[in-house]
Parts: sequence; structure tokens; C-alpha cells
Amino acid sequence: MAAGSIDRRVARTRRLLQAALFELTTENGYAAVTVADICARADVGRSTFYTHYPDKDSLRKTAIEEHLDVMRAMAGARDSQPSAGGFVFSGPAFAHADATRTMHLAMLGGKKHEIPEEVRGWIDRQVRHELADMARQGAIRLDAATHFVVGAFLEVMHWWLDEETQLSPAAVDQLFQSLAFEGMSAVLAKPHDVHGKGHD
Amino acid sequence: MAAGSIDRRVARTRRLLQAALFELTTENGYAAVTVADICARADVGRSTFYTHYPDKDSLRKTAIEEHLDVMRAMAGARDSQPSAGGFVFSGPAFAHADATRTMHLAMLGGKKHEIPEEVRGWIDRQVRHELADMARQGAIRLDAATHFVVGAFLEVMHWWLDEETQLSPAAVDQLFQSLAFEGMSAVLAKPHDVHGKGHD
DNA sequence: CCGATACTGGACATCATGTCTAGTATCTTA
DNA sequence: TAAGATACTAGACATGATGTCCAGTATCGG
Repeated sequence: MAAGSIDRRVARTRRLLQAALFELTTENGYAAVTVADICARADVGRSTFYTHYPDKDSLRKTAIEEHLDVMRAMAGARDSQPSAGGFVFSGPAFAHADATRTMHLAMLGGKKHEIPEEVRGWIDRQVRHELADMARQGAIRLDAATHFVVGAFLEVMHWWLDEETQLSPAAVDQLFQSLAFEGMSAVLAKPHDVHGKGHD
Repeated sequence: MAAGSIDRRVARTRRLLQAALFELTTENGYAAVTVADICARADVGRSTFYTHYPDKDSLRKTAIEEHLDVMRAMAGARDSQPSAGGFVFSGPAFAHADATRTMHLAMLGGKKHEIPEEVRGWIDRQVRHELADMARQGAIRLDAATHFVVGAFLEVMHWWLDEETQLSPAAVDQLFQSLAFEGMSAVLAKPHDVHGKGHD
């Protein structure tokens, strides 16, 4: 009767349920996934599901929270470093997302764009924090800039994970940061391509 | 039996259903709204609903499509004008959104961020079209820039509609375009606030 | 005024949710 | 390895939302 969930069965069940949710979310979008679907995919009894989580949202929330812990740790480690004129959070985020592509795509809602509140909230705090450090300004201006960057970041991340862009994490980050700091003008001016690839 | 829906009863019912959907979406988010809720709010029989629309999504889609027609018309009218180094679509969009605040907020999913595919698609095409006109470049670079701007725009729009920012449509648009074209650096550098251009 | 059309409430089948129970499998640890 | 604790399981159940259908009633347009 130890404290945590050391029991193999518990760990196994939760792992299977999480994986199933990620797969199904990526395939059909979060809204379309039912608890029965998840259990079928995970090969777990439906009643078992409810002994672990009260509902579908809770499963997702827990899964996301666990992974945000990883991100938090990474961000925390770099927090003391001076920001050399760019965002600190985005690089690690792109890199980590690349490593766990499926899960991150699921976290953004799969093909559909169903970004959970926790994710948006976390990005929002990162951006706001970093922007506030860069320059002191009016609340409205900071708000606008924050929302601007959050929206742009999530959309670029989603696009990059969903499409087969062949871009390395570092390359997207560079592109993202250029767009964010220099704006359209600078990026559009440059004539050279990053990497050739047709579109759909 | 003329072509359109000249019958008063039909027009009335659809109008009521649309309005009810907008209200409820703004209040509780789109996902939480049920068909029964809509009918109750609109004071319309539930069976009547299904004689007009096959489901909830269809009602939203129709409503959105109708309003996108308005936007399309506005955009089309300005399409021939030369773009003086900025986006053409955003100004009218902010202005029109201001005029029909509730409906637009509902179109973005209410408090929650549940942006329907049609809206995202329309913005995407606007942005891509305008960006492509500004400079010729690789597909990836254009893709990235497009998604960047789309995400930023939708998020800023949502924030502006949701919060009581006191910013006039013109002011948000200016702020948005500054961020988009000059980037963070330029906007954050300026010490003065935008405040004072409120509109009520 | 009258025929056509739209609205209505209610019945119905279907499906997903969440709870509960009694029985079975598996873990831990003594 | 045996025993007690704990997790899993299938299935029944109540609830609520969906979408279909129908017969009766109100309202429209000509």
C-alpha cells in the first residue's frame, strides 16, 4: 500500500489509455473520440476507464499536464539565461515537439485545431513573461503583442507538425523568430528558399 | 413556390435559430450548446429545427457562410486597389467585427477558442493571396508566413472582441499590422501607448 | 376564403455517458 | 508460495442528446 501508483497494472492501463487517446485524436480530432473508442483501442474495459479518470477531458488534461512538466523543467533551466534578443521558449518547444511528434500533434487537437486551455495558457505565460522582460510598456500593447505571438506560434507549430515540411526544428524556430521580430517585410524580402517542396 | 425563402415563417425561424446559437455560443462555448438549448432560446419547436438544418454544425456553417459573403464582397471591392505595403483584409475585418461583435465572437467559438474550419480557411486564403502578391518566394516560406499571420490575426481578433480593450477597430488594425510587418522589435521599442483612441 | 406550407408536441430508436455490482485476474509482501 | 489487497472485467442500469417520424394546428400567399 505504497503512496504513488507503483502497481504495474495501473501504470500499464494509464499508459495504454493515453496512447490510445493520442492516436485517435490525431486521426479524427479530439471531439470525435469517444470513451468507448479509447478503451477499444487501448484494449481496456470501459468501466476500468472510469476508475482512473472521471471523463475524457480529464484524461487529456492529465496527459498534457505531465508533458508540460517536462517543458516547464526545460524552460526553468534556461530561465536564468539572458535572452539575446529572441524568444527562449520556442527553440526547446520545437525540438521537444519534434521528438514526440504524435503526442504534440494530439495536444493541438489533431487535424482539427482544438487547442486545449492548458496548452494555450502555458504558451501565453511564456510569451508574456519574455516580452515583459524585453521592454516595459503599456498593458494593452503587451497584451496585443502576447496574443499575436501566441496565435502565431501555435499555428506555425501545428502547421509544421501536420505537414511534411522537411524543416528541422532549428529551421522552423529561426523562421518563426524572424517573422516575430523582424516581421513580414524582412522575411518576404529575402529571395532564397529554405528548402524546395511543392504544395498540395 | 419561388426560388428563395420568401415565406415569413421560414425567415423568422432561421433568424431566431441563428441568433440563439450566437448567444449560447458566446455564453458557454460552441461545444456545450445542444440543439434543445438553441430551440428553447429561440422559442422554436425542436422538430422544426430539423426541418431547416440536419444538425448543429449545419446551422453554424450556414450562418457563417452568409456572413463570409459580406466579407467577401467587401474584400472583392477592395481587391483591385493597390496594397500600400500592408494587409487589405484586416482593416475591414476588424471594422465589420466591431459592428457585429456578438456574432463574430460566436464565430470564433465564444470564450473558448473553437474556430470553425470555414473561418480559418477564409482568413488563410486572404493572407496567402496578399502575401503572394507582395513578394515571390519559396512555398515553405510562404506557408510559414501565412500560418504565422493567420494564427496571430485570429488570436488578436479574439482577444480584442473578448476583452474590453477600448481600442477602436482602426487602432487594433494598426497595432496588428505593425506587429506583422515590423515585428516585435519595432512595436516593443516604442515607449508611447496607443491608448486614447477608444471609441465609446 | 382555401389550398399549400410551415410549425408543433410527442413518440420513438439509437447512441454516448457515467455509475454500480459481482466475479475474475494479477500484483505485492510476508 | 500462499494470502490478502487491489486492479481489471463484463454487463446492467439510468440519464440525456440526437435525429426521425407523424398527426394535428397555425399561418402564409394567392
